[in-house]
Amino acid sequence: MATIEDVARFAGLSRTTVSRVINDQPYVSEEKRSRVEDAMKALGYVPNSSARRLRSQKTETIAVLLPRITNPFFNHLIESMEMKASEWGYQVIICQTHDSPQKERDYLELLRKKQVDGIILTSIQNEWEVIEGYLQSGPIVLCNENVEEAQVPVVHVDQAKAAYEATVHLIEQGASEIAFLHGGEDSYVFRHRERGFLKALHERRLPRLEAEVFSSAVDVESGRALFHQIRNNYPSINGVFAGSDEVAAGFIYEAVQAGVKVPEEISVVGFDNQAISMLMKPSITTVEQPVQDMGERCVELLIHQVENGYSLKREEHVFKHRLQARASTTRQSKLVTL
Amino acid sequence: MATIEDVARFAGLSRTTVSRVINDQPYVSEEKRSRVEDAMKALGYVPNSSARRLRSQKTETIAVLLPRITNPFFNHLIESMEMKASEWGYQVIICQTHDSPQKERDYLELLRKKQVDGIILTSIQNEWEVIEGYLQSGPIVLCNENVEEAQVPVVHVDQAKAAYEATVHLIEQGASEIAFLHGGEDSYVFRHRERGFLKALHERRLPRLEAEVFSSAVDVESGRALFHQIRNNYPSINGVFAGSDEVAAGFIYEAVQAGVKVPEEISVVGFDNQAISMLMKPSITTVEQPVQDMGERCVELLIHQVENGYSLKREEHVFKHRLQARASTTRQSKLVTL
DNA sequence: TTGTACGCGTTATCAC
DNA sequence: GTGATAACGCGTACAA
Repeated sequence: MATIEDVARFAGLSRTTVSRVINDQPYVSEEKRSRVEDAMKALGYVPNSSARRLRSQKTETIAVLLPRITNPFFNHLIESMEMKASEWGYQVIICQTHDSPQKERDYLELLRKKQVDGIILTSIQNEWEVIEGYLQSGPIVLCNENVEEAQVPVVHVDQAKAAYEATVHLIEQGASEIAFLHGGEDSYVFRHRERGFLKALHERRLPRLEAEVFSSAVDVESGRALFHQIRNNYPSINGVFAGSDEVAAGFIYEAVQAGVKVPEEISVVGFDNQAISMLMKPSITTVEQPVQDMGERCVELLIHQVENGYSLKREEHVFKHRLQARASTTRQSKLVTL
Repeated sequence: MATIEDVARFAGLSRTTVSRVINDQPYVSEEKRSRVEDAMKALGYVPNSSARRLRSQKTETIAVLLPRITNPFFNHLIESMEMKASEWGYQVIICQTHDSPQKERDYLELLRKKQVDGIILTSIQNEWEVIEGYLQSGPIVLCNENVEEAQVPVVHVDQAKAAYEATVHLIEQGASEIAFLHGGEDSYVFRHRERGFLKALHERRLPRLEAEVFSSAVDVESGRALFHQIRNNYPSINGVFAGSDEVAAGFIYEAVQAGVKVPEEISVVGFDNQAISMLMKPSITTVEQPVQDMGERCVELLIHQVENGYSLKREEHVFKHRLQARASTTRQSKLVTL
């Protein structure tokens, strides 16, 4: 591969001049400029990214940590992040943790190794203390997960409020005993949603049963399994607040299969307003988040910090969610389909 | 940030010795080794990735080009690729082309800039000639798209055979006029599937109508739109071979909505065996590809070339697909649900 | 307007 | 066993 040195020799000029042309800086005569350009073309010269990185101490690359890319919420997030990053000339490295604290730490190391300029965290597997340590190596933006003590930009919807509204909606549609399905106790999303869920129960004077909270609800399969678990062990449950549309879809699938009527016998709310929630029969009531806007904002915030420096201060960006009522909860079937 | 120089000074040794410890090479006495390790710990030293890259001329990073990450087929592919790459200590840069030839070329430039060691192409927007040029900068593996003249490893299922089988299945289930929905004429996947589709029509002595081929079928929305287009303009069509489960799902959703019976009045086959195909009512007959195996194989092939050198020779890796019959085609409703 | 010379942080080659 | 020293390819004070 041709180096800047080769180009300089070929053009009969110095490396400096070539460098000036590459980064189109002033103080190069038109004549030499085109001589350099010809030389570059002739040799098929392309600046070496590694050398540039070393020299500039910047990588123009960011890493996005997430549990798994197959989850629609996360891949929609990534789609918009990649597009926004690309606008700014940044690359995106995708880091699946599969819920492993170790993998999360491994990927955070990218920041210390200076392999990326910054990191977007969309899920958190380690104590915040641990993550905080990496902040001295570069900026971090929190997306979706809202850690109260985090001194960084935080982008999310009001999960507690969303869960509260979803639960109230279930109650208003006639549910009296409601199950709360979620992915895992150590997630901040869970903590906030649980707060809203319990607030709704409390306000409406519904009893809180320990049995009502079910974890490891992450995908269609777990949704299916949870239907049977609930039906067999807690037959009186007649409402379900699922952590995602996939879980809700799996749950409803098995309900229909078993001849249990949704929403008449059990009503279900999902989360994220993914395609599946509209396509299912019955269609699924769900909470919509402005995923695209959130993804773009995260990237903008991160790149801003990369390019203009960052300080350890909290900065909340709360986006608006919206409850989309559909057939899985609306017992009187007067419903305009979206 | 501490550099290797700092560590050396702190330990009272030379850079060389420190470097030896880092890359655990022999010829370092135990005593100095631990002195170095202590120094590294004390200073919180981490080797700088950019410097390593420049020195070693390797990045341990690969790029995966795809249309959009929100398409389930591609995000499942990426999931397995990322995991396999991670096993080998490689990072994955995600590159969405959104079907733009320009973006594709921009991302291929990563190879010339030496920002990645190799590239996996899962869709192709430029002439092969163009892409071929990048092969002198690093290895490329083709996934899903099978370009006959490509002198690189190629990983795919037999799309022609799959389309043939799907079409024959539609015919055997009673369809006599079949629409073929696809994403775009310039895709190699399309060319192969069309070949299989036409072969089936020909063998079964069905007429081929120009009107039967519909493009721009890429997602749920286009599936919905195509239902109306077909229903209004080609009411005699009673079978549909859709390019993906999302398209099939959108199509079926509108059919059910309009009171058109699936499969009695029109039968539908999807592609990829995504979750949605099982969840829909009726469930969707589809073609399953071993996505995970294919993704892993691609990464292995690419990394092998990165580490052991590559030559411009074709190498086919054909994976087995499988037709999964479900309710959207099976007119006699004797069907074991999966 | 152009060129010289140094340094970014590592690793490999050689001499000791 | 250990340590100078020279690359890797680039950008940029500084000098001219």
